[in-house]
Amino acid sequence: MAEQDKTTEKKILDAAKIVFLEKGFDGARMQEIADEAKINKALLHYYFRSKDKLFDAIFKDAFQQFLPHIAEIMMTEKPLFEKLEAFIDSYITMLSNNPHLPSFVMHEINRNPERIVNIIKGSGIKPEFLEMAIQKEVKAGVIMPVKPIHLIVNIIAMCLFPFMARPIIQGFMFNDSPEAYKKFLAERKKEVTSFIINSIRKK
Amino acid sequence: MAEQDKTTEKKILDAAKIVFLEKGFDGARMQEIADEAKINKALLHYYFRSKDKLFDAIFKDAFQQFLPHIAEIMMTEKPLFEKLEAFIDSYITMLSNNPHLPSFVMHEINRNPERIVNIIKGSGIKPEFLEMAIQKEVKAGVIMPVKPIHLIVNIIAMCLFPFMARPIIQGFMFNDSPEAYKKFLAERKKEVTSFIINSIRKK
DNA sequence: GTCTATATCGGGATAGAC
DNA sequence: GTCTATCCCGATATAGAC
Repeated sequence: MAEQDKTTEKKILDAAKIVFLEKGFDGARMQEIADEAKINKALLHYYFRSKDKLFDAIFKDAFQQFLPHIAEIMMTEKPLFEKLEAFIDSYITMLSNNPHLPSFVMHEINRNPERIVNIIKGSGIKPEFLEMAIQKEVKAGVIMPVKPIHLIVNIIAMCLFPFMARPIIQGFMFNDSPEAYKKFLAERKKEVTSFIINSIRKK
Repeated sequence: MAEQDKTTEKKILDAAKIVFLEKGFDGARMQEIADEAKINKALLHYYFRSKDKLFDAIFKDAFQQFLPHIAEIMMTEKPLFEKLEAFIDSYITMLSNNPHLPSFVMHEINRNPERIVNIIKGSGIKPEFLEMAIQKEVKAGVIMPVKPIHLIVNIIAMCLFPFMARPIIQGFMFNDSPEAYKKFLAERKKEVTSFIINSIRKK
């Protein structure tokens, strides 16, 4: 859809997402969002009554996108290691297209921790489901006995962290070379997958 | 040292650290820092000419603290797996005492990526050193052939992430129970260490 | 629905007394 | 070195014309 064909509301939401994700709520300016959307400030308030309400719309959406769709992949009938590979691949791909998502969400949930409870409650995700799926594999003897919660946190952490830490990784580890960072990201799907499988595979 | 015995400068720095780490630069208010330090706003500007300069002092300090002192531990003569255990233990302990450090640093380096280059340049840390240390262990046959950079990123990621994601982990995974979250953190040193060693140990 | 102009207020920074 | 009072700008939000 061409830029000028979008509805004004859509233009605002797209612009707000760009600015909020880069600057965070406190750093974002309504003027900058208006400029990005190529409209004027007053229109922002016509469509969304306040900065808060506009932010809520963006955050809710971003958080849903950020939440790993790990459950869906776990539901498929593939063997565990293939599920794992599929999840890591799709999650890192999504983050590559939304590189600011991790640091944005992490910052905002720390700024306002209460907010997320309501959002997640509404999403219908249940943590027990995931835990049980992993426990099942342990009992079946496919993987070593691991505490599910730690395994889940480890997987998510290794996927997210490289995006949040880009300035350090690229600027410090790779002498500020964007190409080296891109190469690193490309390798990562395979590296993370095999790192995890190596760790939990039954010996 | 009792609160009232501290020099004014120290009181300001302590207060600023608390407020900046919780709210970030954009969310922090000079008034709140003054209140926290139990002095008035004008005195802040007397000691540090601007919010920017005060922030710089805090950030530089926080970032140094945040940078894993992984190199020092690698220098010791212990076997690799013991070094690994020692590092994870000391890093998670430090973060437990500074739980806001990870999300603060991550947010601020994304808000202003250029800044960190200068800070790291001045710290004298060299990434090659770490890479070589890991390569040596690979050649010596102690561990599986792994790409050093990915291993390093994985280790740091698994240490930091639980602190940044506390609202999600505690609020969602643990039904908002601080006790369950604390227990989870306590388990984590052992879990992360064995997770890594399991993955890279020569089979 | 979209614009220009303006009200209002919060917050960083400074002046000046003590 | 520490305080009170104040300046002034920038940012959210609204009024009102078209």
